[in-house]
Amino acid sequence: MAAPARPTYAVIAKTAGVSEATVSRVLNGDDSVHPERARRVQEAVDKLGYKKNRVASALASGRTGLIAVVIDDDLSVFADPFYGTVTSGVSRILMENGLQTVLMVSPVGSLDGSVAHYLKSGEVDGAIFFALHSDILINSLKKLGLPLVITGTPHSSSDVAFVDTDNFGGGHSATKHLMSNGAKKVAIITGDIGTTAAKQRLDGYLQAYRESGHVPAKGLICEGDYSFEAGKAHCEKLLDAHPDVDGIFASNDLMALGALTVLRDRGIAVPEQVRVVGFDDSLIAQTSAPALTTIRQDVVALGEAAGSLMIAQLNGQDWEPVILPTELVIRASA
Amino acid sequence: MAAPARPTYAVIAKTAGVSEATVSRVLNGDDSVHPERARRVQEAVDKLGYKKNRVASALASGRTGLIAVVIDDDLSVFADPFYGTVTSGVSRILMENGLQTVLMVSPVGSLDGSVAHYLKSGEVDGAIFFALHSDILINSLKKLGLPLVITGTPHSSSDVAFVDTDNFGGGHSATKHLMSNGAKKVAIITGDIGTTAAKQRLDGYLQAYRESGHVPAKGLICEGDYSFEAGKAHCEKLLDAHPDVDGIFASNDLMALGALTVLRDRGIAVPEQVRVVGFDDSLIAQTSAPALTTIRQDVVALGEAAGSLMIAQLNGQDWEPVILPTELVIRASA
DNA sequence: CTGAAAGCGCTTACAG
DNA sequence: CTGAAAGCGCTTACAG
Repeated sequence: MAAPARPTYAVIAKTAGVSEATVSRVLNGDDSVHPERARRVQEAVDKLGYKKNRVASALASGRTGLIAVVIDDDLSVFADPFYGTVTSGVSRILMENGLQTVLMVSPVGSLDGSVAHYLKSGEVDGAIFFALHSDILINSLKKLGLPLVITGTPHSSSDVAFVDTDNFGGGHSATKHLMSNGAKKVAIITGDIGTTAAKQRLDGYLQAYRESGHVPAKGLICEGDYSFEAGKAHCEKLLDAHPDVDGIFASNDLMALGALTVLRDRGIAVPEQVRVVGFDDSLIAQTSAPALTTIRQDVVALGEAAGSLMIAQLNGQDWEPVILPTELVIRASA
Repeated sequence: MAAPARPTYAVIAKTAGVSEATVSRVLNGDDSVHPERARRVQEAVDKLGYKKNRVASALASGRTGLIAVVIDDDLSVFADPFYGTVTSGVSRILMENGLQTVLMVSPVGSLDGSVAHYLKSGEVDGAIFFALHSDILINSLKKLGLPLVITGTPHSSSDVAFVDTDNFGGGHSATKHLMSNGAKKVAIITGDIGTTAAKQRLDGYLQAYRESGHVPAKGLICEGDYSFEAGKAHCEKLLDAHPDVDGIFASNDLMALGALTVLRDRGIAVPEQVRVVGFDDSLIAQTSAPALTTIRQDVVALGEAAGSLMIAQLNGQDWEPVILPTELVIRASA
């Protein structure tokens, strides 16, 4: 309905004076075609403004040109700009490679939910996962040979392609920064400890402590869940139980903001009395008062890396997991 | 490569003892098929776990089952969770209707950019636009008969389907709230005035002034651009030029936060001396100090409405533009 | 209400 | 290096 009659192979073949098979070869980069004939085909393509019909191509070749981006959660995840940003990075790389991004936001749940069925039914050439809560679907898809990329470190140690931020390094440098600025008693408010990222940030914190020759006092490790409320609640508890806390590493900016709110309410000076470091370098890190010292992760780059890993797999190239570095961004809070 | 051999019409037809045409009819809801035979087909489908091959279906029918979500901007827009949230609303509705969402994030620019070509080449059944900077592409696609939905009010008054928040009403109630709480001198920091939303919010502000029997003093209307920095800069200027300002309506929460930052730095009490209202009810409205009174817009519902308008058009049903109500959310700042 | 048949626009062994 | 031909799995007039 939409398009005015588009040219087909038949037309290109006729105007170039070759067979449709030859047109197909030229358009798919088969270099066995004689250069002169290839040139003629290319001319016809340019002249007629030909664009290949993806659907027909997909049916004949068995490749759909579609890559699913699966966010294993519900709509609410988009309250965090993280996912949208990663997705746009993925999308850009895929588009540059002639692939389309199909977005699916839905708890993946079991092995036979609708998303699982969809992915197994051959309607996409590959799938990129965010916020994956479990590896069972992954393992099942892996067996089918579907190219996969996970954003974040997988739970189990299968040989699935993944991209992640250096959470350990980030946690380490956040904690070290607090200590080297004089903080003696540094607490951590972790993210959802069911996620590998939260665990790795915690490990970085522990490593920094180890290097300092000290051990975090009991109660300095608070299990949060990445929410603003958790940041507030744990900061309250922390101040009650350990009035001499002088450093807080929150595993994301939102929880750091929660902590800042409590500190301000109690009239505790930041950074003079308590230093605070967040993680993400999201918008709120720049707009909070005081502005938040934080660990920047390059979210767009994360998406692009995921896209590139997918392309590599589709092309049968070798690939390795990608771990992106973090950067300490020093502002006013520590 | 991915899927193990899936059943086709041929298999369903054989096990049901009917022709492939009949299978097709049943699966496409053509109710001219005899109930008994339809039942047999359905049984075969269930038993074999048949799922229609979308690609083959698309090639034969000319309908791709794909809807483009086009965000006329670059990746940076995802710093604002607005787009991700709208997109997920759209995606959910489309998926419920057996359609897939193809995400394209790219400045649309001219009539023959790559996005324009893509949309014109019949690879999608429809397109939903966000953050559209101009209507020229729209008009050109409209002529091709491609079903379109715009999120936001179109610039020109073509008969394109659109969904939008009641920006006028929101601006009106924000301003009225400030006034009814005693503010006499209410300023507005507008959004990017090139967008229809910013203009409408301003109109609401002006209307509230009109109803109060007063006129906003010169300089109370500040042209911002939705950024944190604009909020800060305009608040500074405002306080310098009009020390007696006692109300500020910022056209989004981010600018309101900028204003709050300046007010705090100057030791001006909010809401005692200056009342502040934002727009969006985004995360930062809840986490700012003081918490921000703001105009909530239902972003997920906006996306769902856009999806529904698309479905209506594809089904040849009548549709009307959708304007979603806003809600005043009263917190501490006003 | 139903089926045989042509067709959607590509891709890909196969034979040369 | 190249073309004729079969085929991908559906849909849809058409004739009955």
